[in-house]
Amino acid sequence: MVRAPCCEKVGIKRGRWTAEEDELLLKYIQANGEGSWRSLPKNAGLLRCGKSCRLRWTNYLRPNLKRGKFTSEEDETIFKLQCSLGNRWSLMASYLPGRTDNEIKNYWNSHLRRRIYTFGMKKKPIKTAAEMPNKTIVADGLNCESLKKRGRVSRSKAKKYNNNTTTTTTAYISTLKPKSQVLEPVVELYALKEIQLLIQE
DNA sequence: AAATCAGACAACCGCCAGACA
DNA sequence: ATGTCTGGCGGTTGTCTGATT
Repeated sequence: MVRAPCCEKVGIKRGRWTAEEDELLLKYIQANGEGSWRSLPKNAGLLRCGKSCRLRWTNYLRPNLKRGKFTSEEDETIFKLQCSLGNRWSLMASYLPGRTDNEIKNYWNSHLRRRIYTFGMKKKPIKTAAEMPNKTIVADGLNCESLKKRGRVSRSKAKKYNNNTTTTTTAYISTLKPKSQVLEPVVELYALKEIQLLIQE
């Protein structure tokens, strides 16, 4: 079965949203409410795909969204949720009021995963420069010189590493000071939800 | 000063599941 | 029971900005 595309690709504007487009979308939803994303662009006078409108609304225009830097408590919550839930961003977002799944996902990929990654690197036995013929320090099969350069984890290496971060994430969390017990009830609540779903099935 | 590169984040894509006709 | 539509999700890519060489 061939799926129909969510919208016609021709004549559809892509890329960054302008303030005018935001205003059109905002006004339309305020007047008509959410939903019917497929027909919304036409009705709102937008040359956008319905999916694009929904994403823009849920991630940036929706009221009560918390913008700005993540707090250390949010960091800790994300670490722990990632450890227990994996990459279930939307579920994680439900535990972080005002944050969207996209925001959490981006934050994890660009900030937190890197922190764990460098933590993991520190835990590995590192050969000294003298032991290496080309004076390149190697740990975990990766070339540290590239990291030392500006501390970046390349997308491909990070992706490779991300496949096996749970153990390192757990180890990293254990180093965090127990400044809050915020997550225990959260994890318990999640476990309870899972059990309830199993019972319903 | 220009070129290059990494960081940050916005947006898109494909897939899936549920609702509905 | 089956096909189609729609919304939602996670992975990935695009793009802008600032730092570094």
